[in-house]
Amino acid sequence: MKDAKLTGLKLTPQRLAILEYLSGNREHPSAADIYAAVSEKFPTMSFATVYNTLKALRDRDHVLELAIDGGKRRYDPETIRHHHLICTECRKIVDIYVEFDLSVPEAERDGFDIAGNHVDFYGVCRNCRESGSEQKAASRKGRKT
Amino acid sequence: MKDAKLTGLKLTPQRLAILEYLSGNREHPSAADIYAAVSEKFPTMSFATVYNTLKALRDRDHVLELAIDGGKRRYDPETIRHHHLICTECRKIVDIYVEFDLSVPEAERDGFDIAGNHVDFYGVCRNCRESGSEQKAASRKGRKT
DNA sequence: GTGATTGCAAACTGTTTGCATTTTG
DNA sequence: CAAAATGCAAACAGTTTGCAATCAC
Repeated sequence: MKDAKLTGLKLTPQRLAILEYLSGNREHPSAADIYAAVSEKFPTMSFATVYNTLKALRDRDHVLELAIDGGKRRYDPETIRHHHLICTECRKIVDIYVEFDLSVPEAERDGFDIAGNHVDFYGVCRNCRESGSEQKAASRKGRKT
Repeated sequence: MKDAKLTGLKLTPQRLAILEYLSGNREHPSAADIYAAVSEKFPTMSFATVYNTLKALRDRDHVLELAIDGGKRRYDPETIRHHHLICTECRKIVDIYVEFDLSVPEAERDGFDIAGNHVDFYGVCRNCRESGSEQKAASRKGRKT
């Protein structure tokens, strides 16, 4: 995260704690993850503050809001271009920095003004592959996203 | 959808109505959309039945569960490989059938056993571009996913 | 000082579950 | 007839909102 874009953000201790937690964090945490971590330093922290801060950061392009995990949103402080490897067992998300040529022929654009793209790769991470993941695999059968 | 994979599914009138609604549907409806549409024919339809049916269809690879729209899941009866164009204003999702070469170098796989991938293209659809989308654009600022 | 932010609780949206009843194969 | 599905309500999970008190700039 570059501090350059933090204009207009009032840097309260709570926000600084959230920023510190996110800085360099490659776990793509959910709002609940962030709340849990930051609550240790701020026992009075509320979800409202977490969501409020995440929205402010998102609006300043300081975090990306990922819609990858079904029910909940996850947040990514890495804003330079990258793609994701997603484990279909444990939902772990790993960043990859491979570049692809993803041009869409005019004829296929359906009138869209395309601004960007993102690739999700689905698979099973080493951890889930090596440890017993059979049960989980059964319960998640068919869930690809 | 190919009927071939519908093995073991008890075809109740409710399920047939859901299947009929989904067949050829390119709107990527949410469970609520499906419920609303099918309720017209089945006033007693319940959400439990919609979710139950969607899970059964998903487990048989008859629909894809899309985690594209933040809070809610959307369903895609098109199971042959394709990618999506997503309008960041109205969340409309359009299918595209372009094929890409998306191989990930071994060194970047982080131990993952990669099974598939999917590309999301973000942009603004013609409708949102031509009609006043300024207000919506402001309220959604920064939301890319 | 003033407008933005916090924290709390309540409200909401979307999804899941338990269970008695009904239905399909 | 047995196993599975339905419908309803209640329970859940995640997110948002209203508002008085507080705080950063």
